Amino acid sequence: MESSTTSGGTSRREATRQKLYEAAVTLIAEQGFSATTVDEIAERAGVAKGTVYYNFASKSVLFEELLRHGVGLLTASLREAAESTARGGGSKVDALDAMIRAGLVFIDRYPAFTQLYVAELWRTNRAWQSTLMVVRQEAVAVVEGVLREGVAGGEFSEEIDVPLTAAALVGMVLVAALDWKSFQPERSLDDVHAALSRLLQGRVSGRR
Amino acid sequence: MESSTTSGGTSRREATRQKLYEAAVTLIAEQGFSATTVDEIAERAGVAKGTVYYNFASKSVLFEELLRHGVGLLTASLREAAESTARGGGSKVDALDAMIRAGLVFIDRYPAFTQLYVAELWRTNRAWQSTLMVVRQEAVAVVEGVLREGVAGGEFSEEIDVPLTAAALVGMVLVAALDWKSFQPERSLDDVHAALSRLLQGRVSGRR
DNA sequence: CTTTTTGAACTGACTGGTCAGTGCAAAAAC
DNA sequence: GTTTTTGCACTGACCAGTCAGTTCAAAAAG
Repeated sequence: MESSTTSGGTSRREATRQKLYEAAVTLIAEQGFSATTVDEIAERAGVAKGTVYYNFASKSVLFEELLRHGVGLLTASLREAAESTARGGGSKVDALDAMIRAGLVFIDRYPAFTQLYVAELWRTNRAWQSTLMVVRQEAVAVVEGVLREGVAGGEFSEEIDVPLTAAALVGMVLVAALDWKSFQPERSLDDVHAALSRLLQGRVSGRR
Repeated sequence: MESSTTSGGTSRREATRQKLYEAAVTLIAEQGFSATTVDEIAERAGVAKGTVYYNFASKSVLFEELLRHGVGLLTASLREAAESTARGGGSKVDALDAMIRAGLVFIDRYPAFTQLYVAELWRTNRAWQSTLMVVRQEAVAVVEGVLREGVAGGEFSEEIDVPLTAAALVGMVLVAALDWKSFQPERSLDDVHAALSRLLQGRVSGRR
């Protein structure tokens, strides 16, 4: 009998892994990797501890695969946003704006993953450091790409520092969104998006 | 023997506490709170384990006081930056710019503390949650204050969302600076500051 | 004499990881 | 069509190691 569950995951095994991801992501976001026990993850996922080790080689491996899984979703979403404005013949600012929205949508849907990711990104000497770097670069590269195209097309100043500006834009969205979810969760996404758009387009200090 | 070190600390006890702060901040930044052992902290600080517990009630308390200590330095620095431009009769954009620089200087000097702070800020259900919130608000309030004054004085649009814009600005500096220290540490502070200034003043998408 | 530090031994709770065994649905055998 | 076998997915008690925190006598510092 084929399990009639939702997303792509077919086998029973895949469903279990998904449950483990979901359990792990919230617990680790709240408490951090080291403070989260495998027993907790298993309990929250509703499986036995042995099942965790049947599906993942170790606690670290579970975490690494979770990172890959999550950032994969984000990267795909950013690319989609950038491309859809390109198809419509929009400017690069429009593309950036669409990516800001995509970032907000992602954080809105997966706040725990975002928390966890930010908390680990700048650590050093950790086992999954290289994984983290790879996935980070995949995501930031999308933003950098749009900036470079904008410079090439004359839309952006040639003086801008592409990697640094990309990092700053990502940071702007990241921190604003985390603050939104943490401290003003009642606000709408459109609202937050509008505020960030304004900042992006320099309409903060501009008079009219 | 009086240690001829820098900051205010007078008594012998204070010097020991300072050593413990310094040891703890780097270790926790690298590994996280839970993964860092008290034995490690004592060893790195060059004191006996008993000394840690003579000076701090617990590992958590040591960490909380470390947080207060660190953010206190940052807040003072931000306030100083904002006030010094105000004395010179500068605009509010100048004040923001000076605060961006102050933030960069702080992160340049205490990168480990910044890492650790970011890693903990959006967590939930942790013992030091309230401490974290208090010190966060102290720092962000300085930025918000400048934005409000700018709106009141007609320099900034009345449409801006003060808390959210403040968070976004902080995020911009934070992430750009952490990326700088992590991935391009050879760049100069002035360089990074210039790139962020440009972004702040909307001279990215602006043609000229 | 008082304050602070030392250092090593100890405890008790907790944790990552293991492994022999269970359940069960589909395939194979008859 | 009934019985037997297979092997994947899962279970949960168990183990060996780790760590925060305690204790305390004695030494160093002032």
